[in-house]
Amino acid sequence: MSKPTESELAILQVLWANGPTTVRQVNAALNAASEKEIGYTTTLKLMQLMVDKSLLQRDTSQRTHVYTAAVEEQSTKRGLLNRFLTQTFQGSAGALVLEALGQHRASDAELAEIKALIERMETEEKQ
Amino acid sequence: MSKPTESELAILQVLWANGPTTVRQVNAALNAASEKEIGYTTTLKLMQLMVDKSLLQRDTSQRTHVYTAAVEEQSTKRGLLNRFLTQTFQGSAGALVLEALGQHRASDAELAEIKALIERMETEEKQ
DNA sequence: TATGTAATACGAAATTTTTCGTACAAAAAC
DNA sequence: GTTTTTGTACGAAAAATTTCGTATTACATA
Repeated sequence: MSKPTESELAILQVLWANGPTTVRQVNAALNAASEKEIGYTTTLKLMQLMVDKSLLQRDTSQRTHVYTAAVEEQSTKRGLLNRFLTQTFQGSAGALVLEALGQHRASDAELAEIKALIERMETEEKQ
Repeated sequence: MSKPTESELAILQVLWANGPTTVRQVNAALNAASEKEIGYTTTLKLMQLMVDKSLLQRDTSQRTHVYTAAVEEQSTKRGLLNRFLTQTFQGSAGALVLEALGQHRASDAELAEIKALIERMETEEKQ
């Protein structure tokens, strides 16, 4: 379905994290995150295109429009993950997971959750 | 360092899997994998560009050139994973792993390996 | 040897994505 | 009430990526 580009994803992340907001605020958030200054009208144009693509919705009742993510965070990320998994790890989730955990630290809570998930999967398999 | 594009990655995957080979064979492999026919000269041009970028090396001693991946499989995938992790899961390996395992089945051996890795990490942490 | 086949080189078009300038309108500040 | 600031609209340039057509050369084979 919807596969946002890199810039579009960056905008979605701001909206998912902060809820509905304005172009000005999204632009500020993007510039806070990266060293490369990105112009206001660039962000504006992108967000307008995203409305056309139905990635965002907007409220134009006020002069300053308020934008909202129109795609769900989890399903969008899941879609991107599936694509990445196919392209990069040829669909092998195990390989991806090993690589990710080997490289990056996860919280104790997450590790416990992952272990529980694995144990559940192992149990199911036996049946 | 080197961040291959989507098409470039597809070519690298063929070379990593099959070892050094010709444009003709890479093109055939790409077309075998996807429904969308991709022209021979398209693949040729891409591979020539990849040589310029040092993603590939080639042996031109014969008329039919033989290409080899010039970047290592694991480190390249790791780099792509890091970028993806940052962009999509804001660096949270735990979130990515949970999503990946929740969606996709991994082999018993991989699951065991992952569990072992987690246990090792938990032990280290206690120190 | 002549003719068809298969290979590379490479410019350039096509596509996709990102960026910005300019025009114009509304609101705020002076 | 004028000027400055702040907002949207939108065309179009710029940049990155992908695709292909054509020229040319090497090789095979009839």
